[in-house]
Amino acid sequence: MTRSVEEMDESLLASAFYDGDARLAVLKFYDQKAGRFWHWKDNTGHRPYCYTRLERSELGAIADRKDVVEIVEEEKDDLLNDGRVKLRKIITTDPLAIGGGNDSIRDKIRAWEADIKYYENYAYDRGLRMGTYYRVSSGVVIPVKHDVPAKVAMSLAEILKRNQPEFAPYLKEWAELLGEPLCDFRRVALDIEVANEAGRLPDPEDPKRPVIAVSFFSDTEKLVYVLREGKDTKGVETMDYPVKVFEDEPTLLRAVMAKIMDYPVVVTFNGDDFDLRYLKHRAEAVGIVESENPIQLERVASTLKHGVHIDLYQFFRNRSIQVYAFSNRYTDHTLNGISEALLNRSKIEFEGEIGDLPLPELANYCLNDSQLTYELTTMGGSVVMKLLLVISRIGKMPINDVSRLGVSNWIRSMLFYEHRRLGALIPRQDELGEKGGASSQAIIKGKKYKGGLVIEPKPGIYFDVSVLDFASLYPSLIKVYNLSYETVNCPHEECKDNVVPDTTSWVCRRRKGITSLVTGSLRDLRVSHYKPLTKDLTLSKEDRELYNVVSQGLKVFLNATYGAMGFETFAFYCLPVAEATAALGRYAITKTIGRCGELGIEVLYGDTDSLFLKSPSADQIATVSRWADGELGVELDLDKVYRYVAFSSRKKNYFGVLPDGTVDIRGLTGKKSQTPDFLKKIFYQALETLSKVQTVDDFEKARTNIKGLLAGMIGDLKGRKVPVEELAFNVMMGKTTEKYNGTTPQHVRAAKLLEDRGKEIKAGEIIAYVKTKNPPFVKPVELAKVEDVDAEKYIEYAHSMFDQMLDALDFSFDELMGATTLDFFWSG
DNA sequence: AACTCTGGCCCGACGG
DNA sequence: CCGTCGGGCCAG
Repeated sequence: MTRSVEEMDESLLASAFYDGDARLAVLKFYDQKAGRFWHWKDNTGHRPYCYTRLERSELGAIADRKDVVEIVEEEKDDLLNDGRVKLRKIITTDPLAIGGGNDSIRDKIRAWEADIKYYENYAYDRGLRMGTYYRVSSGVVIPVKHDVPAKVAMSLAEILKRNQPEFAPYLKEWAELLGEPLCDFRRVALDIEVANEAGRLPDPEDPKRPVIAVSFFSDTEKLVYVLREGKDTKGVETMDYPVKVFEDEPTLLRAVMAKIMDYPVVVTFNGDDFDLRYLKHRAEAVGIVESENPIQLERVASTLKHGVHIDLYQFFRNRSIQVYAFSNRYTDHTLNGISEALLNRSKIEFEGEIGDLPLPELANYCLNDSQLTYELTTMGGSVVMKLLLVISRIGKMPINDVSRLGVSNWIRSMLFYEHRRLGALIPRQDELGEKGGASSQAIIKGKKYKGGLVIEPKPGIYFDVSVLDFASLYPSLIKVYNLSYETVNCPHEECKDNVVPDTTSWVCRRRKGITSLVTGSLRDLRVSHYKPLTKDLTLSKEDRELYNVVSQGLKVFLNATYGAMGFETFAFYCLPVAEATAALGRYAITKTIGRCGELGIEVLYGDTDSLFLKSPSADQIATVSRWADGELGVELDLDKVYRYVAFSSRKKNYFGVLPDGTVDIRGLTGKKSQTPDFLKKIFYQALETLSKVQTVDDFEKARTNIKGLLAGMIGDLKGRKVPVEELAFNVMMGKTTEKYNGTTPQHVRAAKLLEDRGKEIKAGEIIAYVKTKNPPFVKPVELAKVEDVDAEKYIEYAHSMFDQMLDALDFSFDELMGATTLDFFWSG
């Protein structure tokens, strides 16, 4: 099978890879059946997994193979060495041949085929031409749809004008891609129930027990399939949704497979590890043949042959999603935990074993789970699906991968795509390693380089405090100071005096770095364009929603780009770049503090990219801001003005009250998720009092109020009036119990007690425990009674918690309670 | 195999 | 009794 090179070029998707003097590209995706190459894959652009290494000596043998269509020489930019290199591109009809065909590559290719089927189904369902959706997902240039009000958001033209010409193509392409409307996905949520084997969880690798219920929930249908197993069917017909009772399991499973096939997207919670895996293996066990089964198992993921499976557990577990997209609104990574936090809804609770539930209750329980799963994807205008799509566009990665992989993989994918577009070589790890390590000493033991600067706060209460903030500081520095793996410590002699302060690294003057261009253009679009658009009330709700999701997506990429540079397994890991970024950050904030001094502005506190200034005039703020823009090249904006701020002597610990009475709390124990609800409640009541303070004189009243509050608290604790649930500390298991060696923290001790009673404790679970008077001094909340509680320990904890707050107000817990009062309580 | 970084606070375990 | 360290959570 021979094809012309022109035809090949159009369908090339893989990329360059080189190893010593044998440099070559491998490519893929000639579809034997269809007799053509897949076009859309060029557009999504990248498939890092296809790389393979071949020595020059092997080329002869390759040329003779029948799957090899042609070997061509091609020139690529070698960014690291600032030159062009020749490499060989092998065009083959069999991608497995060159990759050596190991299992993961085979799996991957199967998965890609599933992707293609999905996109085809999707387009077919909506009556789209094939190309329509490809364009959307691919990053191909599409005109921006919306007129932008110039007053609110900077127009693309304006942004272009303010940037050097190198940024123009990037800005245009991003704007066009990100302005494209977001489509919705037809999808169904699925959940299965399997009877427990005597206290043990069902094992998806060895599915001994039958699947007793499967529920489906979508915008058009909700239904449950249940297995009769000799149970009474009473009540099943009268339920307000269809419940289908099956007499035998194979028929049930076949019906499930058929239903899965009806949808291009299936959503589960933990379907990768459990639901789909169990279904697949159970179907095999009862003799359903492979061709009837749409489920495809991979090493970590479970996928669908015809479509896309999204496992929300994997998605919500992603820390970038948790922190930047959902502002840490959930911490527990269970369906119940996330649903309670985001939907304000819970799983159904029941007593005993799931297998013993009567059919109607079993159906309700099962359907509720898929309903929660479905609603997690529809809440807030389907923000989850939209985020997946936006990240997919920015990262040039299919949504099923986006939902499972971490942010460093998204960035890798995005940067690979940019390299291919430029026709540039992607550097190898060892080449990047030659850039050198860090030259600064980290403050924290065990860290690789020195990070952000935290200013010692001036303890006390200050009225009228302005907070200035560098807008997207690290991405700005990466842009302005041209930071990239190939520009930091570049090979040119004349650049070596362009040193980054506080490091031994220098930066290239000859040309713009690729990560600087990409990150820089994304930053400008977010700060000047998309962020303002989310607040523009003249736009329709849909448009604002689009811009909001785009803005969130950009934020994730921007925030993580710097961090990824210092992450060992990141494809573009380059310590000098991460270090230079942080060093320039310290330089910027230090210089700005110096400038404030010259202008007679008192700096009360600052952390990495923010400065707290004591009653500066509007003029002074404008002066500093203008100076930063001109001198440092970074935007310094007024973020907010506090009515008053209270600092203790602790860094990263303060609270402030805004003019409207809102209280901002940073770092204080009282707001931490592990703090018992009872103490949190008291803490917030105290803050409520403080939020009403308008002037210095008001503090006296606040003090009396808080005193009463704390006396009540101690009384309640001593008098055992607080239910154990409200006294529970909630701490996450970082790993499973047996992996804690050498030390056993309290939450692990509590977790072990639960394990003794046959409960399985997984990493990521939140353990709720109370502190008790007798060994082992902790009890899981389920097992604890009010009498067990060690009230003194709680008072001690409250003591330190409130001192964080009261320190700043210049009174202490002891003082407030009065030594005698406290003595009374101690002995009482 | 793991899935962005460093700085900082607090508690409790552990070892001398 | 005290210093150090592991662990967790948070700020940015």
